Amino acid sequence: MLSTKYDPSEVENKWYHYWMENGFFNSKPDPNKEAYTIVIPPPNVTGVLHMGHMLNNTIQDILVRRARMQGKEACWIPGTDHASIATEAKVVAMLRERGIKKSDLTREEFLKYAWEWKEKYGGIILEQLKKLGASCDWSRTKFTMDPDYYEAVIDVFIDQYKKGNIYRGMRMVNWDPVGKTALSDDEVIHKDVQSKLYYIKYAIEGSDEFVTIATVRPETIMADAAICVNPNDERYNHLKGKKAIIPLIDRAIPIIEDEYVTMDFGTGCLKVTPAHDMNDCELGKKHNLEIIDILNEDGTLNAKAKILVGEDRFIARKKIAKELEEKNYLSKVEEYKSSVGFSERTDAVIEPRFSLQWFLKMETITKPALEHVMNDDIQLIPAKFKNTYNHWMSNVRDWCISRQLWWGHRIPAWYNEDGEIVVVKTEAEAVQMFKVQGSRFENLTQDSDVMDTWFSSWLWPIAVFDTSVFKDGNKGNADLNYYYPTNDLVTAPEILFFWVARMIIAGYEYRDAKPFKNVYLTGIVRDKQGRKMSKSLGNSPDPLDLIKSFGADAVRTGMLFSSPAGNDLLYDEKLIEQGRNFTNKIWNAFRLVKGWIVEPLAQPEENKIAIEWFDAKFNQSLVDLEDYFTKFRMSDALHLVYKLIWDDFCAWYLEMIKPEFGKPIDAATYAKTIYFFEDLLKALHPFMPFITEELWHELAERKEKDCILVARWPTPNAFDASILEHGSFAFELITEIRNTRNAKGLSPKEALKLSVNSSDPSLLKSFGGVIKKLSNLSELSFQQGTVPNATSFIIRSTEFLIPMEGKIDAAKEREEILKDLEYQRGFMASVDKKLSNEKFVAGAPPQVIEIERKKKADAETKIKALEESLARS
RNA sequence: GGGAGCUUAGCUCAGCUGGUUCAGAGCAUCUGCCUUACAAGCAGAGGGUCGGGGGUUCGAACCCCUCAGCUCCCACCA
Repeated sequence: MLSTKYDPSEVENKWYHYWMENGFFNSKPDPNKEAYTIVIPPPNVTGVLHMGHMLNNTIQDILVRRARMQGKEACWIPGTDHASIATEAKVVAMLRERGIKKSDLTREEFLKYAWEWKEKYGGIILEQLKKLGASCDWSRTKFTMDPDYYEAVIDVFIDQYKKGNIYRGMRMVNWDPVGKTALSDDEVIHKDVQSKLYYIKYAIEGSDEFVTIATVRPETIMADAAICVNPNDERYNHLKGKKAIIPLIDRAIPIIEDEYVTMDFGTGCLKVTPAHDMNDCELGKKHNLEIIDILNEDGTLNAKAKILVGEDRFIARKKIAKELEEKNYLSKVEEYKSSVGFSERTDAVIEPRFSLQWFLKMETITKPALEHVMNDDIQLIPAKFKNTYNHWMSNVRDWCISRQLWWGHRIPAWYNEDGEIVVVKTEAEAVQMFKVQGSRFENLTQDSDVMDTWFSSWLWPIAVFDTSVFKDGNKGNADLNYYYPTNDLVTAPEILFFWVARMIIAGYEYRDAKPFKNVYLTGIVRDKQGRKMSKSLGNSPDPLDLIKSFGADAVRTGMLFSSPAGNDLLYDEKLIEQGRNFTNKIWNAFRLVKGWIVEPLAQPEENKIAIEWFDAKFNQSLVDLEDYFTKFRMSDALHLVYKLIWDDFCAWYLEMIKPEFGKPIDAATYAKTIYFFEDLLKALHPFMPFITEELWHELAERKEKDCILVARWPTPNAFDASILEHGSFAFELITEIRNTRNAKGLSPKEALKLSVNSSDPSLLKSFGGVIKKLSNLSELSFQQGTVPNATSFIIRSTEFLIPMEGKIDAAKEREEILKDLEYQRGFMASVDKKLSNEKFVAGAPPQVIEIERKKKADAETKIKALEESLARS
């Protein structure tokens, strides 16, 4: 005896193994089939699965499974990203716990630890994806630091260098004092922070006057190179050309003029600190000011600061403020809200820092990438992201690609003792190059920096297939030519610029073709209160726990019940429960059908009509389903299948054909029902792969390898839409009868008689039997005129009467009729008003007027019927 | 500071080019049912001036203006 509850745990393991053993997920180029390809957004190699991954990968799996069933050569490439800064930070933390400091290790020693860590934890996230049911081609799993991938990244660096797109230079960069590395602009997150604006007095050299500036960073006054005022600011005419003395360290700096200074902000005087502020740096360049860098790479003050050497910048800020106050240099302090940059990875406050870095010129390389998104060669879903993309691509600055880290692709630049540079792959080649140039070639050193993570992952859609294609003249292997461009990319909008845009750039640069056709941007998974899920808040459930208690099918559908593209998803366990309940519903529908005794009986009329109706319903739904899929409306697609199964199949169809307890069902109906069930399972398979596979095998004997995941995707057939119309009329009637029962407190077990106030028995088409069965009628008759002691209702201009024979309160009944009558008369008046409006009749299209006329006619019928029943009550 | 978007039932959201798919879905709520597929269920029901105000139109959730609130992205005003 099968349990009334569906238990996913065994089923899910069983089928995932079966699929794997039979190589169903593996793909190879097949010229007779259309390729359908998705590359996974490679998760951080040390990451663990979170709810965002769940959503994201569920959507990818749905797309891939559907394509596979459509007979396409479906290929979903999995893999992981080395995530240089994030992983390095984790390894450093791990070492610290073991009492090892990174600074005590050589690069080689550190990398050995890092690789050990990667080998140990690097596969976890992929194993977790398997629990979700992800149908990736695991034989193609790729890692951005696989030896061949590593080499590809180096090749690209060298290639871009040769093309003159990569250069090295002293620039202001975003410095992460915790990660001790430069960051790209995109890795900096600006947040509004409540801080203080300090008004500091600088003495004017050779006078007892002072000039007051406002700053949020008093700890940088020791790095000041000038005071700047606006040349148009007459308040400061007397100061122009003079010098000011920096308090506490008594260094004199010039007072310069520049229109950059806003006169009405602060005091109209600006301290210029070229080493520690992006704008000041520009100003410094313009006015040829000295750059005095008073900070160490970890954010502590260095010897050039002269005072508070070794103190952290934020402690120094407080101490200096205090000292300024004590010595009377601080005129006031205001509360001030300012925007502060934070490191995306370490959350440290970013320090603008002047340093030597490698850059990739973005101006020309981004052109095709912008153009092909704007003209929809590549589609962003939802399309609103086009604007954002356009804005970013049109204003992008050169990309700082060097990082002062060890974990990553090391920059292939070699320096000789004279500081000359060559960019080649190996030291041997470097020696050769220097020799050819006639330069010194002894004691070469390699640049110690690695590249930005995104400088490797931007090659992902190409490099997962072919890592040698970045070398000159290589046309690409068979895989690359077959699978590229890939079809859909599913990822979070957060990395639209980090990653998506750059893949597009690389695609045109190295393949002269887009990397994918569609980019589906999922929302962010948040908790019920709308807060982002995070470890520190502890509001993120462990996806594996959810899978364990609800099953992967339930979690997948739960995630998808409410997740429109581009909108955030407010996670609620209720949704997962709903998914679980759905699996249970399907399971019980299966139990019902499975329990039937089948005999070669004559097919009852109501079964015939039920089959005809469901067939039409199913085909109509498939049309809509296709439409949803092409528009990437995944939630809608799921809802449609959900309702098709729950409401149309279970609540209507199965109830229509269900034999009385213990009685057999006719073989023809049974066969057709199994067929419907199979089709429904197919349509559901991409969403719920496991239960559908299980029931596929339970519904019928299957040959070896006859699995639903490779079954033919159902396509809509022609159908007679009129039956749906008749069906919905019948269902409306059934609902109304049940409602009447409910309202009058009659038991469902008590059979009722229904009289249709019409002489036309074809009114209900062939649904008569169905109506009797589903609303428990002992009699269904057609006769014009009244029925004594009956309660009545009107559906689509026809009156239906149920004799009550004293079962109900006549006075109450009368009251209800009066109420209804009043409403109908009001309604009629409003329609009348509309129809007598000449402008409406003249302006509105004929079909709209026709509708209004029909409304009026219906209302008239109803009023008449109501009046009649009032008269006889 | 610039840009994008949102505001529809208690909650989460659908509503494509203004008029029959126009006020919807799911969840929650209420009522009645342990009816031999399923109480993780069945059968019903209630609930919204479509953020406020104004306008265009015969007709507005939808178009325009305006006000308010929220969210996100981008941006170096100390």
